Amino acid sequence: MSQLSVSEAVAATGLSAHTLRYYEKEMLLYEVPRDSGGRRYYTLELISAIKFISALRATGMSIQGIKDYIELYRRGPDTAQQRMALLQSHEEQVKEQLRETRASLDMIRKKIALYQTQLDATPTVGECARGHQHE
Amino acid sequence: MSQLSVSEAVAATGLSAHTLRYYEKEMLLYEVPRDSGGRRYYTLELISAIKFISALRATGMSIQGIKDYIELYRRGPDTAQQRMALLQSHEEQVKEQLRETRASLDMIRKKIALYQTQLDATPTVGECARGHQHE
DNA sequence: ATGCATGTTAGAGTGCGCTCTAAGTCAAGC
DNA sequence: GCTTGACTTAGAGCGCACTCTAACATGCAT
Repeated sequence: MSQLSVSEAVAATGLSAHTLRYYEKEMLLYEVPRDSGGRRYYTLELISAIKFISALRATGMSIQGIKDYIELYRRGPDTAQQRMALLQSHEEQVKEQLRETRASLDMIRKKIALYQTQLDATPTVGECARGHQHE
Repeated sequence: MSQLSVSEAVAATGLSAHTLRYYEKEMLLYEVPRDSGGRRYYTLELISAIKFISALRATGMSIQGIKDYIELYRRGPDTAQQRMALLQSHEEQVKEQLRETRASLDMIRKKIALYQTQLDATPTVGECARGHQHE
């Protein structure tokens, strides 16, 4: 139970087996252990690493960015400072991206509100047959 | 001033001239007028349409999704209801995506906090003698 | 008239992040 | 032994949204 097969890892992480292999090939995961038959299995440490990587992806960090972070990891504990700085910098970018998304969402909501007042003004189909054309 | 050249439209919208042409080819923009020499110019209506399209893109709507919306527009005022429904559905998706991003960001923040306590607990050699400098 | 910036076109190319294919291996159950 | 299903590999393919190329046209300033 502390070692998951591929299909269990798929269930646990929400990623596909293809994607897990792809991440491994891209050096996002290293030292993924194998059983006697050469099949991968995933330790709980690996599973949490994968979940963290998914969080980085979900917030828009590129594969290359994650690769850089993992590479620092691989280099040992001396790089903790740099890893933290990398995450903090990413956090700022995500916050900025959230601001942008909210601003764009506001614009969309205004459009929706416009439709609502418009549709209120034209309650029945037959009535105002003429003329709303506009942007 | 109510008709912008390509380069002015680029400045006004933040998109590249390439992207403006691409959007036009993809039917996101229609009836872009031309001057006597065959050069495009952009009316203010067009500019606001482009800005709205950018807001949809910035919130993750696909080109195809925007195309569907624009196609409803092109079909006339009877489609207002459907257009609003489309935008509302998109709004829900964006809200969900914002939730996901915030959840992932929380995870990243926890990792950052972990680094902070770790680095506090193992100060580097040089830091021991003198005081900590933090920001 | 010449040079240069700014525009035009069709179509090819790019980068990203997967996603799939094909052929093969292995272990378990019938 | 045979089948099934979960796995393995290298490498090809895909969808998206641009992004760029090359060759050409136009309009303005010197």
